[in-house]
Amino acid sequence: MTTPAGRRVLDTASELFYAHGITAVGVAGIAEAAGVTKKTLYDSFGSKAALVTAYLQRRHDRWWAYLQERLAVSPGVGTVFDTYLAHPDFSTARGCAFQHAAAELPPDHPGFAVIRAHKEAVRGELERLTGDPDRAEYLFLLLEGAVARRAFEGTPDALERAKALAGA
Amino acid sequence: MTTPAGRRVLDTASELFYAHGITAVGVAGIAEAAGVTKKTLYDSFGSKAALVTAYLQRRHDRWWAYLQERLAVSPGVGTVFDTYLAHPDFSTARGCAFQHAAAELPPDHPGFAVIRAHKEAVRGELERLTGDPDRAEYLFLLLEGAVARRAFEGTPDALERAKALAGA
DNA sequence: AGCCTGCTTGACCGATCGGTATACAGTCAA
DNA sequence: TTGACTGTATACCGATCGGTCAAGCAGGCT
Repeated sequence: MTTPAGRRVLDTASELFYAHGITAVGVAGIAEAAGVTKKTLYDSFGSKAALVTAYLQRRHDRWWAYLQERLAVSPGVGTVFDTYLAHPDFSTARGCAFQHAAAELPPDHPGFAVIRAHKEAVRGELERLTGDPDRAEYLFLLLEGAVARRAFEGTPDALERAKALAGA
Repeated sequence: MTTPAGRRVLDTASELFYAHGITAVGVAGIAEAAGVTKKTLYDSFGSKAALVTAYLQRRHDRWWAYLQERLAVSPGVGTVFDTYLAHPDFSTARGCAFQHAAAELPPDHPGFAVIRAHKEAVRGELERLTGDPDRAEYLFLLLEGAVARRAFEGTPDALERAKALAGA
């Protein structure tokens, strides 16, 4: 999975999964777009489910690292909202990859645990930042709502507005 | 589409689409589960995209009618939150069908317009109830967030909490 | 009668699904 | 030099995808 070809597969799969959905994207298409054989894909990941899980896990890891980076510079709830807008590594124009994945994957899919862990991590971070579980819950709902809007709205306005509300 | 067989198709498709996702459910499976031939399905709806659109449209129509019914009895923002919990006609245990559909469908899918219209209708209703666009926006984000949580959480607690927050 | 509609059975289309198999070439370390 | 590792190409597996087609049968309409 750490071989060059494996990395290319994961990069390509990540783009395609996010852009078109997980079920709609086939392994053959991923392999072809990555310039790799299906054999190599299966040597690296073993199954589509494992590839999907790796996609979600890495997406969380990268986003989380970026969040911590930004929080170190300017700690505060607003930074969490901003990070959803500013992540340079991948587009968020279609909304939250984890919300989308939760819509597609059955609850027993190995990737579903990654989704739950990601959301709980974000909520936990808000709790850590505010020191108030109730307020964290409130901010989390606001954040989820704003991110959900991005899925059917073209503009990130909702996130800006949510951030403003979070300040109040 | 108003024939008995057509209705059975739409009923069955609605259950399957909501339970397993749109892309993951095939027309052959729908037809079989409805006790109907693929021919009949295509005579009634013409294409899978049209069937998906009909599914979303009817889901909106029914939910909307139910919401208006309940608002007539007890007008207020809290009723909108409750209606997400109480709709008897279909399960909401997996979260919002429209959020899920938005995750799966390409933006140019005919069903996508139904999604946008539904969400805008809900937001508009909140605006009508509050008479305050900013507060409506805030409540809508809270509602979307709470409903999104249902997709990866087993319990409807988030909706209860969101309703409590909406009162404050 | 005759015809139209609603629905059936069942076969068929090309394409794609996730996944496996065989065979071969290059690179690197022991 | 001999492997093990990483990768290629290609063909294959059974199943399913969305969609179409030919033929036939029931019941209600005029």
